[in-house]
Amino acid sequence: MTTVSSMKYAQVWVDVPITGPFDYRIPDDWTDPEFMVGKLAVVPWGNSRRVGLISAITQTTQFDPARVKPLEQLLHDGLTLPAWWMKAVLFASTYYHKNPGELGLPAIPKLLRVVSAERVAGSKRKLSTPWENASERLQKHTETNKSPPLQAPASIVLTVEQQESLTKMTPVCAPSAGFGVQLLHGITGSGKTEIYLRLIEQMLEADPAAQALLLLPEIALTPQFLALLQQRFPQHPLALLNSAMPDAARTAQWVSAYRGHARIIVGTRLAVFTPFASLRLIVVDEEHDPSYKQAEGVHYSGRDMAVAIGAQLGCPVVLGSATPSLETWDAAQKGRYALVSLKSRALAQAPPNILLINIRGMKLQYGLSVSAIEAIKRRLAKGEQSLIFLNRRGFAPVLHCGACEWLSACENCSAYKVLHRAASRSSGYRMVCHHCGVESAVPKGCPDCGSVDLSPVGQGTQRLEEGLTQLLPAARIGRLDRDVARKRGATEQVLAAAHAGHIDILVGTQMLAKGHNFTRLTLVVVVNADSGLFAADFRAPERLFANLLQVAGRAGRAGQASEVLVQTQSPDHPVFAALQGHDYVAFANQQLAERHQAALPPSTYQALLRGQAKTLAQAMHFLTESAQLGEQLDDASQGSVRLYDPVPMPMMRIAGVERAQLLLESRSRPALHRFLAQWLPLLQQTKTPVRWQLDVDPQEI
DNA sequence: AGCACGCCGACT
DNA sequence: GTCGGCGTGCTC
Repeated sequence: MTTVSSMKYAQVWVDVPITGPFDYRIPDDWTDPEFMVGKLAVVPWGNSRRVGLISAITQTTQFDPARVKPLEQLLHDGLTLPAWWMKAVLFASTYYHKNPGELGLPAIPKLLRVVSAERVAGSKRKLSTPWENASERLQKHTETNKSPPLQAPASIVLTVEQQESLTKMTPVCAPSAGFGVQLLHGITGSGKTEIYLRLIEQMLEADPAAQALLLLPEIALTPQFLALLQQRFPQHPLALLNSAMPDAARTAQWVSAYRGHARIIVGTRLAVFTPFASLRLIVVDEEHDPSYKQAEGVHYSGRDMAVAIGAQLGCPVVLGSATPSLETWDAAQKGRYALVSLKSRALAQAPPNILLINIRGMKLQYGLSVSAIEAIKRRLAKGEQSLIFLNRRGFAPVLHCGACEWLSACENCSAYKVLHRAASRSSGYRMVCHHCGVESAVPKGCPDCGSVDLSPVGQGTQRLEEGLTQLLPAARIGRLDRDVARKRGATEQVLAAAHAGHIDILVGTQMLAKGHNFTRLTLVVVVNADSGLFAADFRAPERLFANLLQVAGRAGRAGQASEVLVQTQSPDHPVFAALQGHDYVAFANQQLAERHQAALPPSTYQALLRGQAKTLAQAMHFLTESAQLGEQLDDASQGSVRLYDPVPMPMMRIAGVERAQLLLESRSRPALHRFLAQWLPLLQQTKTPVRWQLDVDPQEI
């Protein structure tokens, strides 16, 4: 038994945006300090207490020893975050320039991080903790699952191409293969999922302790994958991890993954930081999806962290997509990632025919061209389904005054309020801002000139739905967008109706583009493909191509000949030629060449400093000063890191907060990170009313 | 990030 | 006379 005299201090990760480490004295009567690393502990914090993670034991402290407080209590007997996990969090911490506590602690279920009043009061009453609960529940679960129902494995026959791909991937995903990244590039309907399942199956059979992680970009996609896995692997316990789960359930699933009970873990990006007992395979589906890069909180890429964790654990990583991100594609071209391609659809049918409709100067009905309407009518006559894709919810995107050109601007944001049909018939219409949520009545007259000549401009999904009802009174029309989805059970209801064939025409936003396969769907109409075509963001064409191909992929999953109609004012844009040819490779290579020429990612590496304040001037001032501080650092003055001029953000004002940004760029990732490591501490010292945060590898500029 | 302390406007 | 606005400072 070690005595304590030589081990005095514990360094603790705390979920705060302050540079640590935070040192605590280890009470004299505590034994075996070296086993404390990786344990959660209650620590005094200001005049309250928090739960932190012990990351190291030291003999000295940099802090004033007189002000160092003692650890209060160790938590959760039997829970120690493993060393590989701590290293992975530390890597993320240096890569994203955030405190390890900010990255690591949110990955631990909340229930395991609360300071319970009873425990702190030192009550001797034996209360069961969430940790004990989850562990107990797991034991029960294990017992009841001892004899799984025997079910014949699905007898899905692989296509020749699938078999070849699997043969190629299997050795790289073998238990002894170690770290390696493979890109599975497969067109929609080519059967990527079946390859994932086979790889997982092989790994779990080869190693009786192995766990496999399947990452998905969105919560909405997790239930269907979970159902599929349950059906295919009734003998393997599964775990589901996403941010929408109730705390107790998430704790139980997390503990199951930690104990090694769950063999397959399905989750969204936060699942990547789970302390798995024995992770041997990571699959990232739809790896290009922007949802992997967190929009709020700490910005990290679930996909990139999956690769980092694979490297850390020596475990194979499979990235799958029909339209890989250019970063991933570049890595595959250069041989850093192995490329495996599925070029044909598993169900022998031809890919849908993609037709462009030039709507420039064309008279439209509810945003639809005559040929689109005719195509819908033909499907209707044959009893087939159509999907009308419009990425704007509400009735009309803006209200316009014909007399003075007033537009329905939001008072809090640099955006227009959208005209919405209200939920209840009686209340008619409302004006809603999609950015700050503010609602108002529809003005009776123009607020500027008093004219009553106010009219809705443009199409939203509500108006399109109503228009189609007028045009095609016999058609059964369903709508799916965020407004519909808000009502409990409504999404499921619409989808079930569509699957059952009770809907002829489905109108919807991006929500409909992912995951759903409607067997009788033979027509997809993209109402307006142009939004984003000429956006300032250099990634706009990449996203447009991925979105359009994904939407197009909804058609023709049943074998019938099917069609995709894309309405655009710029049919000559190169993105459409590639789209028509279903030619991702040509598109990606052309985009990569452009990016390379323009010195944009993946040829260069970027970071973005965002500032928000009450006024744009404040935000700009902060960024200008920050840039000046940066210019004095070696990497900037020697030209290896470039600082652009601060600019207002594309959405300059949201909810009354004004925002600006400063872009940094370098050809060398190490130089960029060296610069950031010197620069950010300087920014922390500046006293400023501006809220700021750094985004490494920004996806939206 | 929270949370407390600390000085200046509209209310029971 | 108070409740409360958010500016400033601090957390090992």
